[in-house]
Amino acid sequence: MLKQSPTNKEIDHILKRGVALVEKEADLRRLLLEGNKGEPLRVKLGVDPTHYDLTIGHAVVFRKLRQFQKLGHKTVVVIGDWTARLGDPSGRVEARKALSAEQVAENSKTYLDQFFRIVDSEQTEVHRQTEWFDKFDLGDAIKLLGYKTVAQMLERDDFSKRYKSGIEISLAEFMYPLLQGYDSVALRSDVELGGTDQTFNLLVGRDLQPIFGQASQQILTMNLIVGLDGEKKMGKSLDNYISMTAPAKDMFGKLMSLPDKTMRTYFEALTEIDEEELDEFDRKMAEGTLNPRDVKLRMAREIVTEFHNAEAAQEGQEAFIRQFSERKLPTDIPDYHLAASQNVVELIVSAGLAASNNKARELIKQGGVSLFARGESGESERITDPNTTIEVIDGAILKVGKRQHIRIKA
RNA sequence: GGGCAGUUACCAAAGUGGACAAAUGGGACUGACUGUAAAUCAGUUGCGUAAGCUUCGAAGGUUCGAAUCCUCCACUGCCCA
Repeated sequence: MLKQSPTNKEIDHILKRGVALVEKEADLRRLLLEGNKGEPLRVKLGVDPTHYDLTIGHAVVFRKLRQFQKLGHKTVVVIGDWTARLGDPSGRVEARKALSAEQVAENSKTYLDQFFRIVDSEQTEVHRQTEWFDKFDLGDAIKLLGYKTVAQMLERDDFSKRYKSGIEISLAEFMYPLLQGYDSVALRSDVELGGTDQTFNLLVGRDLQPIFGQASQQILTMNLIVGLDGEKKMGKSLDNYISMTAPAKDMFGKLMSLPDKTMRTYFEALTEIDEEELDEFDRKMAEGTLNPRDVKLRMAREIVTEFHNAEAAQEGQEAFIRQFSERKLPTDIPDYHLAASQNVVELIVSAGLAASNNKARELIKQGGVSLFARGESGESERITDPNTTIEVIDGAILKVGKRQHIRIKA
């Protein structure tokens, strides 16, 4: 049900918060006020069925969809089961294998399970590209290609970069934006969301719709959050991500390890804290009356609350302070059953704390391994000799590196 | 279709017959410092306790000896048509 007359504040929130670009803001503002002839807007999101472990970066866009839903608009999800076959547009060399229908079904399910943690499934339609593209023939495909020129395709940032630096671009990849654009036609999309990396693809949808007699969709792109390195886009391939389903404690720790400069974007993308308050944080940090650490603790708490709940966030914070501020042992050390006394190096490797004997020895040499013979209450002893034998002492804790621990069990 | 260039460790990139498990930079890891960080400093980064073993796109070959030379194959880029 379309919400009657949303406030300017609500609309601004949708149009501004965490947003990189709105194509034709005035038009979108009008749509948000009036709907599409009084009907809820169809807000589209394309989904790639090859991912299953979603990151909190994906959630940035999901949260924006949720904001639309709160005004009564409809979410329209397209599972990209056709484009997934075309090869990765992010610059990987290998073309992807076609996924079987079963794989698509399975991947989509795990995707949607995570998606619906944030987005309301009641207000969501789910479609697959194969619904319309299975009916496509060569003529349709070529016709689609005819709507764009090579020069236009090369406007896309990653294409032009790759072209200039001599990295291959498969022709099939040119289909990608076109198919994705055609999805908007097939779904009669009013608005499409995506990350800034999707800008070009979303614009293609905008261009195609009038050709098929539809009004152009509005597009809204979100600032993507950077990954744990603080520089690059969060993503699985860079291994700098926080999983949406990460345990609260883990999520908290990772959030705290983010560089200070990323805080504002994270606040804007993943929390509902007012801009005014965020401005005040910035001001006070600049004048030195507020410790950035405390702001980051707040940030981590807010975000963990979004994905879990306030209680889990609080526990995450306590565990974090305990382990890293106070440098005490963590509370949830996994048990490791030790049948007989064993050499440290072997123990470290068989417990999976190092990849090889060499690596384990290296850690020992570097002073990264200590033993708490009496558990957390006792003193720790740094192990410096790789020939040390670890006795079976029930409850003893072995610390390997900064954050790996095992508790020895008889 | 023709010509030229290239393929080296997680990534980038040197190496062009022996001193190469392979320079350098990034990343990662460990320690110190710290706010949890950033910055900085020190160290490590194929496997093996070691002797040694397996690596430089693939396979063969030349050589006492090959990342380096030859043959062939695969892949990529550029130029010409």
